[in-house]
Amino acid sequence: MDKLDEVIATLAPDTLLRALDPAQLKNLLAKASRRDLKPGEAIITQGDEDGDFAVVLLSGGLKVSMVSAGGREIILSYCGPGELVGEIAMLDSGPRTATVSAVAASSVLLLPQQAFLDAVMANPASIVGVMRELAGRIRQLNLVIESDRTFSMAPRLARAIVRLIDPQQPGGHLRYNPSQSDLGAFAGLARENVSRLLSDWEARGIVGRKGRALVVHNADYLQLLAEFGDET
Amino acid sequence: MDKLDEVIATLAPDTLLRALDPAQLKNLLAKASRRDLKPGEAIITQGDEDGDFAVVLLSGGLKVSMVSAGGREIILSYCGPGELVGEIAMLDSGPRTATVSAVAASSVLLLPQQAFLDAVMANPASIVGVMRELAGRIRQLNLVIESDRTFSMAPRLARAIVRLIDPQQPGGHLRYNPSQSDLGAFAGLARENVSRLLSDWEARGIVGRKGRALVVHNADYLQLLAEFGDET
DNA sequence: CCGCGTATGTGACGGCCATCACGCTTACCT
DNA sequence: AGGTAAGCGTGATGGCCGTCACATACGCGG
Repeated sequence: MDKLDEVIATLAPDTLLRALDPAQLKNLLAKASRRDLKPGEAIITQGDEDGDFAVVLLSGGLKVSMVSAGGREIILSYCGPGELVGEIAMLDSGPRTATVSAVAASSVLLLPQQAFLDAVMANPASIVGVMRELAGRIRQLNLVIESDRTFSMAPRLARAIVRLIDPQQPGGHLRYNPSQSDLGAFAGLARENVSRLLSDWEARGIVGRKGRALVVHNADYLQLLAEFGDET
Repeated sequence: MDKLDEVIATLAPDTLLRALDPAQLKNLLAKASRRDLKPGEAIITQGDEDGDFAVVLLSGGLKVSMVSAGGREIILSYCGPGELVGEIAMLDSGPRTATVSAVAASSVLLLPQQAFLDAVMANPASIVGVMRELAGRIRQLNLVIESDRTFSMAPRLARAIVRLIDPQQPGGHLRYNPSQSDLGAFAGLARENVSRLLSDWEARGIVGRKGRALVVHNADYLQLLAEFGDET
C-alpha cells in the first residue's frame, strides 16, 4: 500500500513509533483502523478503561487535557499530524488519565495494543529505541516540574507558546490558534494574566496579532525566557 | 551465588528490574560492581555525561536532587534499599539531570548499560514489563504536575511526608529523618512554612515528635489531604 | 561548663497572581 | 442588520506564601 508509506513519512520524528523499523511499522499500521473526528469530539475520555489502543493523528489537531481536583482544566499538550497519543494507557493497560479531543476536523488511526506489542517483540533491537523515547519523555516531565516550581508567570507562558510554534512554517506562526483561556490552561495561569502579558509583549514587539491569530516575532526571546526565567 | 538471591529478594516491587525474569536478573547482577558510600557522598552528579550505568541501592539511603535555575535545591525523591536510580540516563545515554547522594552510609551496585540491554533483548517478553514500568512512571509524573499546579502548601507537604512513610515499619515512622529544609525542598515550599504547618499538625494530633524525628499519627488524614487537597 | 554552629519557631511585610467585576470587541447565526 | 454568545482588556481587591528578621533550642567539641 502506498498510502501507508505516506503516513510513515509524516510521522513525527520524536514519536515512539519511529523506534520501529519501517517494515514492522507498515505491518503495524495495516492493522490500525481509521476514524474521523469533528471539532470538539473526544476520542479518549479521562477515566475510561479502554486502554487497549493508542492514536496516531493523520490530519487536523488534538488537545490532551485533564480536569484537576479543583474543577479546572489543565491542557497537557497539543498534537499535530504524525504524533502519537494515548500510548501510556496502551502500554500499561491502566485507566485513561486524560481526555483527548479534536481541536479541528481530524482523522486518526487507532493502533491496537496487541499489534504494537507484537511489532516490538518481533524485533528486539527496536526495544532500545522505544525505551529511549520513554526515558526522554520522563526527562522532559522532570524539567516541567522543575520549571513549574521555580518560574513565574512570564516564563511559563513563554514556554507554552514556544511549544506551539510550528516548526514547519517560518515566520513564527503557531500550529494551532488557542484562545487566551486555552493558553492559560496550557501554561497554568489565569486567563486575565495571559491577556496582560500578551499586551505587554505586543507593545515590546515580541509578539504580534494577525487578526485573531498570535504571531511570534522574537522567538529567541521567548525561548530564553522559557529556559532561564526572568532573572538573567 | 547465594548473595545475589538475597539482593533479588530485597528488590523494590515497582522497580524496572522486576520486569526481568529471575534467571536474567541474576545474570545481570553478576556483572554489576559494588561500591560503598559515606554519608553525603555523591555517586551521580548533575551534568555528568557518564550515563552508562544505573545504581541499585543495597543498604542505606539515597537522595535524588537537582539545582534549579534560581539556585534552589529541589529534591526529587528519596530511595531505600532495593530501589533503582539513574535508569533514565542509562536508557537514553543522555546527561545526568540530577545528583544522587547518600543520606547515610550506603552500599550500591553499579549496573552497566550494556548488561541491562543484553538482558532485555535476550527475553523479548520482558520488554512488556519494562515498558509498563516506564509508562507507570510517566503517569506518576503527570499526577505530580497536576497537583503542583492546583494544590496549596498543606497538601503538598502532606504528599511529601506520605512518600517518606516507611511501609515496612508500623507506627508511622519515616524511612529517613529529613530536616525541615529538606522537607521544604522535597515538597516545594519554604522552610518557615514547613515549620508552621508541622506545629499546626502537631497541635491537632496528626503528627508527633520523638526527639528530633517526625512521627505520623494520622496517616489517613495526610493521605486524603495529599490526594484531594484541602477543599472537601 | 561554655561557646558556636546548625536546626527550629514566629512575627511582620510585601509581591505575585487568582479572583471578581464590568465594559468592549468580534464572530456568527438567521 | 441586529442580537447573542464567546472572547478580550483592565482595574480593584485579597489571599497565599516567600522573604527577612530575630529569638530560641539543641548538639558537640574543647
